[in-house]
Amino acid sequence: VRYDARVRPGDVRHSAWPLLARAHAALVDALDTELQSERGLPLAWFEVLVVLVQAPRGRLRMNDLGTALLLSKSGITRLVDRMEAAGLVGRCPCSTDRRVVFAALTARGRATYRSAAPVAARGVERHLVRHLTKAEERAFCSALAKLAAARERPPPSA
Amino acid sequence: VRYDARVRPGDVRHSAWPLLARAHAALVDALDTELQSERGLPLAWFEVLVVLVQAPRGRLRMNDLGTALLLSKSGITRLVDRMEAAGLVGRCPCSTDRRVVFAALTARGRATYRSAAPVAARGVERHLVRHLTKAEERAFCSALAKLAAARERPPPSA
DNA sequence: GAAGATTGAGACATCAATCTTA
DNA sequence: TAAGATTGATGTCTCAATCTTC
Repeated sequence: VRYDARVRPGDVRHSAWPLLARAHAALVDALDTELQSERGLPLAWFEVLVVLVQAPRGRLRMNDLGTALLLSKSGITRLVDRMEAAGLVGRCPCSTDRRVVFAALTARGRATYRSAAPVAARGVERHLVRHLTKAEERAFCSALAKLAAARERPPPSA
Repeated sequence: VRYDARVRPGDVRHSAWPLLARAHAALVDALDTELQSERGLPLAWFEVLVVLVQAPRGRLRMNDLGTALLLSKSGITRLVDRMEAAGLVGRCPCSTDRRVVFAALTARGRATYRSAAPVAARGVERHLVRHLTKAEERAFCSALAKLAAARERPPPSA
């Protein structure tokens, strides 16, 4: 992802894609390393905690959790398996639809979130926000939002 | 990676990180899907071809190739294994340092690159460039470059 | 039949250890 | 001893198939 040297003479535009890949990798690497070393928490686990903390009763259907985290159904099943084994989340049946399983924060999960959140916030500040001016940040977020939204297509009438 | 609802009342800044994650995922997904379906080529393979095409004699040391692609040593070994089995690259010994192995483009690798490059360029245009104005694009690339560079450790003059 | 969740099999990445050469 | 590359063991993701419930 480093063919940013010269894609073609006079084609500066397409350097955006390799840059995006490198910037993303740099952020993931930095955040995961800091969360792991300071709290023993993988970034993926932290992201689950963040989503659940913000959900209505600290719980979410497996399916919705997977969607929020950009994971497949089996992917979220296994991630919750591991976090359940670690005592950070639990599984609860749904009273109105017995096909549904909720992933729910445990007390320990909440405590872990509170402990890790400042580390993550500091990392975002250090490795992302700090490098941009206010104006850059606005433009940056605006551009990212467009790209992220572009893929959220109306699924073909399904 | 979707805790962009509200990280905290009055903290809009940190929405940049989840947006970056989603935008990156959207791009990777779109490019990989198009390259796979139209050329039967995984995005990771295409990236190897891009790097090699731009390298001096169409070849690069395994180590440098891995660095360019943000892969570990074992990661690049195995990726080249698969591409070698598919006939897209070959391995050549280095005449001056017998520890070194070069990964080199084959004729078929070059042909595959020429066939896939327009598909990739079109994808970048469609899924990235098209969504941004010139001004946005400049700001976007400038911001990304700063973030990507921030993690680039001082390469020990090697 | 379709939706939600899980399971089994396979693909691909990493770490640590190993082998060869400098 | 260190550098370059590979191998073995292991972890996590995906797809396809399955089970249960709507």
